[in-house]
Amino acid sequence: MLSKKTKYGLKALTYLAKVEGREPIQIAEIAKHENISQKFLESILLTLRRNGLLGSKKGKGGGYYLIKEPKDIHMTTVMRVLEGPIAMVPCVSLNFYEKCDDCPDEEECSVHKLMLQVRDSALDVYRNNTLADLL
Amino acid sequence: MLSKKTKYGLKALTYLAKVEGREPIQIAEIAKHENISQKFLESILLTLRRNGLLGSKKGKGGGYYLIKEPKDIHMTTVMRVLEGPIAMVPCVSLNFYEKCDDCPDEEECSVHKLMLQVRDSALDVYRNNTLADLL
DNA sequence: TTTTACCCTATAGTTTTAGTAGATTATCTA
DNA sequence: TAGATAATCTACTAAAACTATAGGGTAAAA
Repeated sequence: MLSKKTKYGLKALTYLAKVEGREPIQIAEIAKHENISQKFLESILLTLRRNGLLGSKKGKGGGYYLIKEPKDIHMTTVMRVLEGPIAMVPCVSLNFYEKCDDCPDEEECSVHKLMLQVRDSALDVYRNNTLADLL
Repeated sequence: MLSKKTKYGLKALTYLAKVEGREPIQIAEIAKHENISQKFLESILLTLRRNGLLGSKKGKGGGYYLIKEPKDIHMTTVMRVLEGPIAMVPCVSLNFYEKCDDCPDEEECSVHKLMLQVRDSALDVYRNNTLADLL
């Protein structure tokens, strides 16, 4: 299941990408427009900013804005920042690899074998989609 | 994240598929061999049986066994039984469709657009893998 | 009467999805 | 320049849902 955090984060990014210029948009506006709890969205936008996907400006006329062009924001990045590993098991994760504590031999593991394929196919989708492709 | 339920279920199915004949194998044997909590595995095997993937026999010499050939057990079925919907959001699910309560227009939704692709790619993998392919 | 699956319940732990309260910073206005 | 206002930022809390497991008893087959 996709977490609401990721869902809302994606919607917010899309909303910002649709904005004409790159002037700051307030949290409240995004929240209202996308039917998102404002406080929840606040924390989501914060992590997007901390991970270099958004810029922010405080005070009057402040808000959040994209710091890259939509076509340069890849879904691999967005998904990893919001949802975490793309792989469904750590033992097939590229960026978050971890050995299973059960499972003596990865090569022999049927779960490993299957999830490797799933990861690759998901990765393929995320690599071929930028924010611009979702507009 | 893949739940341990699914992971253990897959491992158990694989174990049963590797067995020579189709004689019943006891829960305890599978649990021990695959490093799984026996009680947890018990409930997993039960749902697999209830969903037509396994047969069982009580009493001495009892246990669980496959009721189909591994090549006839598709990963789509296994995943749906154990993990639930293959889609990451209900609004792109084939078997568990549900409308999002936010989101006025599915066609316009960026999340929908992306997750549709992810679902299709995952489905592609699951459709092309049977239990026999994982051995 | 032993051996096994079956069934029900409880529970600790974690994750998710928020809500609350206030601090901080930038801008505008008098 | 002072203060009001508008916004992000930060930290803490909490309800709800889900996950993974344990315990104990029942039913059926040999």
